[in-house]
Amino acid sequence: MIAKVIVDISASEVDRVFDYRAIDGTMRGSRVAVPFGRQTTEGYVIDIAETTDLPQDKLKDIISILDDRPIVSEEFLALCDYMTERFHLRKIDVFRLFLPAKMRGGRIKALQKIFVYINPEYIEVDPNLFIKKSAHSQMEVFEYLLDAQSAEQSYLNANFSAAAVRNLIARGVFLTRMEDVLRTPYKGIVQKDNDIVLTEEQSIAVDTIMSSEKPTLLFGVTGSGKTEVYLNCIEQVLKKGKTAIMLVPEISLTPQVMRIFRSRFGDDVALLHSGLSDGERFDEWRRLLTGGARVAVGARSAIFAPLTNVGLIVIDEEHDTSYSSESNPRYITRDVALFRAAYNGARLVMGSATPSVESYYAAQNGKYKLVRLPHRVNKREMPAIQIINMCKEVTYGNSGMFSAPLVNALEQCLASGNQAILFLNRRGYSSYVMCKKCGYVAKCEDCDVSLVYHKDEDLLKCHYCQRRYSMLDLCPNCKSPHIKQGFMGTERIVEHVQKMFPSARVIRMDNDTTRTKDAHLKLLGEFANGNADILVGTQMVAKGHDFPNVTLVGIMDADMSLHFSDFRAVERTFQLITQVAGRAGREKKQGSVILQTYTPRHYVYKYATEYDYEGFFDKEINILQATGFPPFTEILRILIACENEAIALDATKQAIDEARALAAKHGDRFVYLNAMRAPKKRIQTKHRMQVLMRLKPDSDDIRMAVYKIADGVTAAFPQVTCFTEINPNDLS
DNA sequence: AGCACGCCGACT
DNA sequence: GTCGGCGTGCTC
Repeated sequence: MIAKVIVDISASEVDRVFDYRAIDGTMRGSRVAVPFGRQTTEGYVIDIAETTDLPQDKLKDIISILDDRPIVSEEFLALCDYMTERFHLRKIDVFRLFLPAKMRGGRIKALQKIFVYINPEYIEVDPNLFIKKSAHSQMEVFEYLLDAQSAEQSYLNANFSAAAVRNLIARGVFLTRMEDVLRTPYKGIVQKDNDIVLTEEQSIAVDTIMSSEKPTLLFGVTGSGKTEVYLNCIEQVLKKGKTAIMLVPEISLTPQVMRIFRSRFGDDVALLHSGLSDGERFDEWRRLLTGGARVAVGARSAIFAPLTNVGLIVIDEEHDTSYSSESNPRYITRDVALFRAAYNGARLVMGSATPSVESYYAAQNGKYKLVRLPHRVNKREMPAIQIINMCKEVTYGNSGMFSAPLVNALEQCLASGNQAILFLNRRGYSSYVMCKKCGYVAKCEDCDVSLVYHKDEDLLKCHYCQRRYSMLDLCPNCKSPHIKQGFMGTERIVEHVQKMFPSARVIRMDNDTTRTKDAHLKLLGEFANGNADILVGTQMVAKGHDFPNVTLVGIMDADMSLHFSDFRAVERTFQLITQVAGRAGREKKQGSVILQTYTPRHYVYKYATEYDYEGFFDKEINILQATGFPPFTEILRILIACENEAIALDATKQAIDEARALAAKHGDRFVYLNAMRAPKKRIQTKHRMQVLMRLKPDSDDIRMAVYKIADGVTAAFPQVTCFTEINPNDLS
């Protein structure tokens, strides 16, 4: 028998089938060790065949099978085919998504511990016959074990006399055996039965989701109890003996969320998130694989939970950008979810208070079933949003960052003992350093992006390659000393707040203060506990926690996300405002929101202040249609990067020439086609070029042809990295 | 990706 | 003379 194997080497040259002689027990989906060139590699058996075209002298034997069962299910073999075709990925990169990273190369295994138990021959016998009267320690541990039946040896050693344990084992009174131990996080949280009665709206939502053949879009305002709907659906699915996957944005995987799931589903839930140790991750994964847990809760990658018989997939906060991966194997989580739901005949529900325009459009067209939760459970109104025109505002001090209404509101908020959140869009001290005289902007020599000034280290840093530069005293271009830092950053906001309100306790939360693993949860936790009055932060303050004492939210620079060169910028801004606003006045207290902007008449603010999603959607969808952006087109990008600029240009030339030929054949379905430098012209010394296309919907054939073009570039120019993206979130 | 084979510069 | 630079070619 011949095994068709994909070897575990991520390079396009070897991402193809290699034939090996199967050994006993080789199956589709087995993970195997195979000889490859002069080395030994891991690989995945994707098929078993009778014959091979390969001459016998080249055919080698599989060395061994690595797990006690095929690790890739039939569903995942099919999913691999789907993903490689849909997203133009290497098979091996897709397989790597399917199992915990540290499992490859045998770097992580089941944790085994020594368990001690009493030799049955000694159980019915009077212990005084084999334990001397003087050996109190031995008797103590013997009696303990008589009661406990078995225990970890390390536990006995720690709590009793290790010498006594050793002696009893040596004499055969105690026996030992090795057992797998699960490294399960949050073990302390126990399951309790909290039967929450659903509102009528909620139970209608549950019924609709569970009976809909189509995916459901659950459009529920902030605080409408979407989570309770999900929990109920999952319970129903479990009762039918099926399994469930629930995806949430990584940032909202807070201890509270995890506690909710643990307390509802106990050991039946496996939690997958970035905070787990490799061991915990592996064990949680294995519990899903072996049926020890039937509910997988986690961020994007949890869509690959090794469950069979999936009955429900939930994508919470479906508009969140973290669902499309923007590096390495680029895939769209929703598409994977659709595949798995179809394969398993499972229900799929996507929930949001601010659905992506794309999803809402699909719901309008009947592709998705739409369910609404228009009312908040606590019946509270959403906070009023006040728009401040910063152009007209008298600014305070020389900062120009705080409008008078915001300062007044802060003052009042602090005086009444409440908390405030100041929200802004970026990280670092200022986004760039500019010469006021000649307009020179400091850029990274390797990456051609603006450098960011970090005040604490007095350094300029490149956020793309970590390269550091010393701060400029004089403009290198015109020798002027008038160097100005650009936009405000969290640090400067904090500085000014401290100046204005010296007694206020301020927490700063951005990428710099949350570098370490749980830092952001810690900071949020401190704020929630009332250990600070003002929280200053970027996007990450918008999600996750509930802060009952927050009555004021200040959006410092609402425009920032509006002016990104991204067709979804306006949509993002709407979502952001709605989300941050939802942080104000969560419980008993009414909240208010102050939004500072230099473009107060932009339509997004009109709809956002009225919490009018539908109005916003109608406006936005018309614009997208008129301008030819998704969902009315599919954006396709080929990105070409190479150290050698000339080669990058040649490769791009080949790509655009072939794309033009393709467009000539299918002109009616090409809305746009052009080649250019990528917005970030260089990253880590590589010159970056791109071919951008916009295709009419249902152009799968053209997409495939474009993928072929990219393959051609890879083959013809081995020095270049070339990859493709569908509807990229971030064109950079 | 590795790891070899293979053809040109400065060292004992 | 040879040690070693990294260019291209292959791996079932």
